[in-house]
Amino acid sequence: MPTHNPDIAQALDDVADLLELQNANPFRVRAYRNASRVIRGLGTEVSVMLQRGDDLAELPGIGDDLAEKIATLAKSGHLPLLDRLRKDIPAVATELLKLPGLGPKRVRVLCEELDLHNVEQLHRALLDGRVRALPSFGAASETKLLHAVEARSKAPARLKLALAEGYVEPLLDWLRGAAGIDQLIVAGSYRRCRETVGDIDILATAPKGEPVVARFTAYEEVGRVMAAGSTRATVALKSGLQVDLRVVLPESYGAALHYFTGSKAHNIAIRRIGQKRGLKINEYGVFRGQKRIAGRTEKEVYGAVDLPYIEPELRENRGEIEAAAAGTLPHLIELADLRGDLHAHTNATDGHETLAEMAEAARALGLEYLAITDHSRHLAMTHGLDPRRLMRQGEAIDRINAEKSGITLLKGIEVDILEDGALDLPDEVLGHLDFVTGAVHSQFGLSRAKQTERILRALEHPHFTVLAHPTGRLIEEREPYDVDMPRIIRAAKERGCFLELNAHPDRLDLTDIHCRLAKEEGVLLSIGTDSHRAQDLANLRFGVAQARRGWLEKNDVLNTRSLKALRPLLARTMR
DNA sequence: GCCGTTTTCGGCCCGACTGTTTTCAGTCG
Repeated sequence: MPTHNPDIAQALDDVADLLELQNANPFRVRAYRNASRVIRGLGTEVSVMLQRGDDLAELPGIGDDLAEKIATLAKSGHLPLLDRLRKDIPAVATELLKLPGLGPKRVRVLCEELDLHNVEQLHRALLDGRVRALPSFGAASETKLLHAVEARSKAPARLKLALAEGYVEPLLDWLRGAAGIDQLIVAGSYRRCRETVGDIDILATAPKGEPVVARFTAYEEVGRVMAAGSTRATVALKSGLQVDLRVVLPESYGAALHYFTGSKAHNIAIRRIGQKRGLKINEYGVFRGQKRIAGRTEKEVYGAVDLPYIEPELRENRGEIEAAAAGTLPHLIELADLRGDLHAHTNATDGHETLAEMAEAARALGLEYLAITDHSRHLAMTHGLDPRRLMRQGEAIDRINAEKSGITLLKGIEVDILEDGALDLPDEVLGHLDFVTGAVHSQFGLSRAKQTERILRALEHPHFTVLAHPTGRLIEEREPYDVDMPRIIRAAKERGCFLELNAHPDRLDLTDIHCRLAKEEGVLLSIGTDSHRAQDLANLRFGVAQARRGWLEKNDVLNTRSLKALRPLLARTMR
């Protein structure tokens, strides 16, 4: 059975960890990490690429050796090198590597000197004072490690972007009170709008760093100061969220923002380009010898290596640098491009507001249209609609539309895709709607083959328009169900259907990678909020952020169309 | 392990902070 890309990427990462513990050449370690990132970012399964005869060694950073290892992994799920490393290196070493403050060198010292087999044994050794006696360890290391070991089980997972906002805004307000502070911005994965963030990176400009660092560490939500120097500091908030602060002079703002926004892989690639041109790029600027030639803005930094500005959401070293050099960067979609929302619920099922209230909220946001897509009867726990209630809802929509209040409601349904791929309402009922979005809400555990067939059959239905939350995942809570997404994307293209990019911050389903694949295949995406309350309509911005990470432009998104242009697109499948 | 407009060998991004091995290695981002 072929192995899927995330598993291949994980195996490569495991090799990198273990090689690191063996004190291998750091550049060899990097090659494995880089390969892992590249495989994770592929839209196509490696097994499919192999079947059609693609040469993996043409992928960036992957040479003949890694190509062969990746092919072995794809075909067999195993890698002899990995098996060998696992035999030679105790499993506890990999676990210790994850503790903050421990790198490969000190993990080796611990394992060899203390004969550790699990983290509990380290805990006891710390309490007995045996660790502080080891070379390269001392009293301070003991304290930090004790904290790390005891906190490891309750360490917060990565935080969803929307939740991170709640911590960031008050902290920024507090920092604005620091003496001499000028610019203040959040960089890192937060600025790149990744769906989750591991920590928060804040950049400030000021003539002197010390007062800003002092203000930062004095914030009332700070639980622990992990490091504090004259220009940077790291704290853990009481919630466990880690926050890094960096302070630079105003003339370095652009260089520092670029450096601090990442991703690391993007930065390394940019610096290498600079290096080839005899430039040194660091967080203070772009330098030729001692002379600073750029750095006040990010645009200057890119300009120094003859590239146009690259939007933060693209900075993952997944081809954006090559596209920038070739002048083919996408013109990314913006929130203002959206004209409507094609996924919303009302209190007829599990929403909280009436039709009229949802219509008014959408109008207030400046939307031209809103599709009402309540659940169908199979989803009994939501009081899903049967044909009679759906028809009554349609009449109510007609009455609201007749008022011509500036918003048009579309008659839709989020119809359940049943286990065999049939839809939960009769054809003649679906045929009376403006729009049918279908979704899987049950039997998440079907095999990949069955789940894929189920959805493909639903797409074949003559009234099917949009596949809602295509993988069913809940970020950090529920894995996506196992489906062959490239196949579904191709089927949507053949059938004239659309896929949803569900904008709910718990879902963001599709992923950036699948968005990009859909774009390449020519399938339009519908950014839908799946609103269950009026306030959820504002989640459109999270969908747009994800769309931008997926390289989507205005024309790649269905609901950037005016109502007039939208209707024929929806009608195309309503035959 | 990868890669090539100085190179098929010899490089590989760059700097801050910490603790401890009193001059810098380890770790992190």
